[in-house]
Amino acid sequence: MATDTNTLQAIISHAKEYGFIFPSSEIYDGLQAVYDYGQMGSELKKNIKDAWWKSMTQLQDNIVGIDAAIFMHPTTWKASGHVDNFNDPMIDNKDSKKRYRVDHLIEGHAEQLKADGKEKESEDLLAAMDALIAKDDFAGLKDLIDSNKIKCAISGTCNWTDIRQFNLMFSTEFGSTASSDDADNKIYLRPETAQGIFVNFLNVQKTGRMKIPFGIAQIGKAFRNEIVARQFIFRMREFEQMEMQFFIRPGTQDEWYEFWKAERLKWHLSLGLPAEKYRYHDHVKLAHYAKAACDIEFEFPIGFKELEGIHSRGDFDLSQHQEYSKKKQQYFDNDVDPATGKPYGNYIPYVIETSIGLDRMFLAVMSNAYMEQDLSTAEKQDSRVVLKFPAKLAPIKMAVLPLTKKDGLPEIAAGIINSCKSSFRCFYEEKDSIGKRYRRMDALGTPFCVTVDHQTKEDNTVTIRYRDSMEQERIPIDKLKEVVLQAIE
RNA sequence: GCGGAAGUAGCUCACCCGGUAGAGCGACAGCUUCCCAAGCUGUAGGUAGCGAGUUCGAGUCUCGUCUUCCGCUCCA
Repeated sequence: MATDTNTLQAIISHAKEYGFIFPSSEIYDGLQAVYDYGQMGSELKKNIKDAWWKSMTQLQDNIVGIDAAIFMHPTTWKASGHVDNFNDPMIDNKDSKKRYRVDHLIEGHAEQLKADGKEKESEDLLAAMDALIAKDDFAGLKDLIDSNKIKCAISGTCNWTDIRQFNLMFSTEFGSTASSDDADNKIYLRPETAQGIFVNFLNVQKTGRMKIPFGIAQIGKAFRNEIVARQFIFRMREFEQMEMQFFIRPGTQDEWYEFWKAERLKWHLSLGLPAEKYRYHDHVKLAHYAKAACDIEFEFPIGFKELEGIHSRGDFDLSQHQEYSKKKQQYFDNDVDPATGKPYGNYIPYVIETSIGLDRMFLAVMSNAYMEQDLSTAEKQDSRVVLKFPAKLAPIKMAVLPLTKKDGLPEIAAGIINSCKSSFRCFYEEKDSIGKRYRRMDALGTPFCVTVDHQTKEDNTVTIRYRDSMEQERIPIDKLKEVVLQAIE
């Protein structure tokens, strides 16, 4: 029996062997926690994206999409809280190997001083710390720790490393010439796509004449330095999010929060993923922007892990942007409030966010689809690896296989492909025995294999073989497109 | 970041006490094949992660370095 870890290992190997996912820059020994999607993976990923986009925009009456730039004005990240909340200086004790956030370490010591009745010293210490943190003076902070003889609670020693900063966000140079002041040119790669939606809230609302409640959806890359970058594409430095911010009237947040919680789970189940692999996980400890938050967790080979988050963000983001930009982020609501008989008037909308990691969704689909099957009979040992993707998501929808590569069979197969390839992705293969070709298609997750044989020449019928059951039936060539299209609808 | 393990062909691995690299699968080109992998022939593919040391000689021993995996730690 394979352990969970082995299963993830098997999926990683399979993903590489069949062109789904390659480690980034592999010929240079790779780049930690960065991966490339290959010829099969990019198709699967695109199909997941399309399914999400369609369900969140086209099938909704009041949600539109945008595609905001990855680069954003630096003040965006001050407003969002990313600059202050996720740039914590850290320090390690060399003896206990324990890592601390510097502010936590000093605050702990200050509390101790206070408990010992040395209130003045405690306050001085905190004031000194705040001043140094504000200046990013790490050497000064280190001196502060040393001069106060702050000890590690575990080792009891003062044997500290230098202070290092944990940078959540990647920064880069903006503009083609160096400035005399580097800070002027520093710009971040967005750590989440949500802010691209918030800063465009009024643009979309006004130009699209959107009425609350309405949503803005976006798919795009985001970048984060991870402290522990492992677990394959579950945690990557460059990743892709599919987010939707739903703008609502204050006071209605609870019902909309529940609505989107339910609605998003429905989407997952509509793709044919099993309900027992899903569960909700409500957050007890909330992030700085959240009023309520839950995760939709999926049972990956590494256990139940966050796949999607539903957050009730209140008016935090728009209020912050209003404050930092000095531009009103308000909506005028003409609807009549039954309680007062007057319009609701001007307000900053509340927001419910749904945010799913595209790469995590990819891994969820992949790990759910991956199966090693034992097909042995009394006479013969046999097995296959099959990816049971929902047909809608499969990279290749239909393979067309001439039983032999002569007698005009390849020509008939080519004709079938030509008539179908504008509707869905087809694949042609004439090499090797038919059984081998079926198994290769199983390994890629192709739901339908069509085989052209000699009978085809007589009556224009082919066999269609179903991936999951491995059963086949004979149908007319001109029914093929319909069968496949129906399955991927 | 710490501890442990491992890096040889696309993949899985072999090479016993150091003597200038091999198998299976896979790939490719043919042959065969009328429906579920492992039939036949042939071909390609490796300066053994990288660097240094010991040695007449290093995939094999030593050190360093990089990468990966496992555990711990950290984490929005």
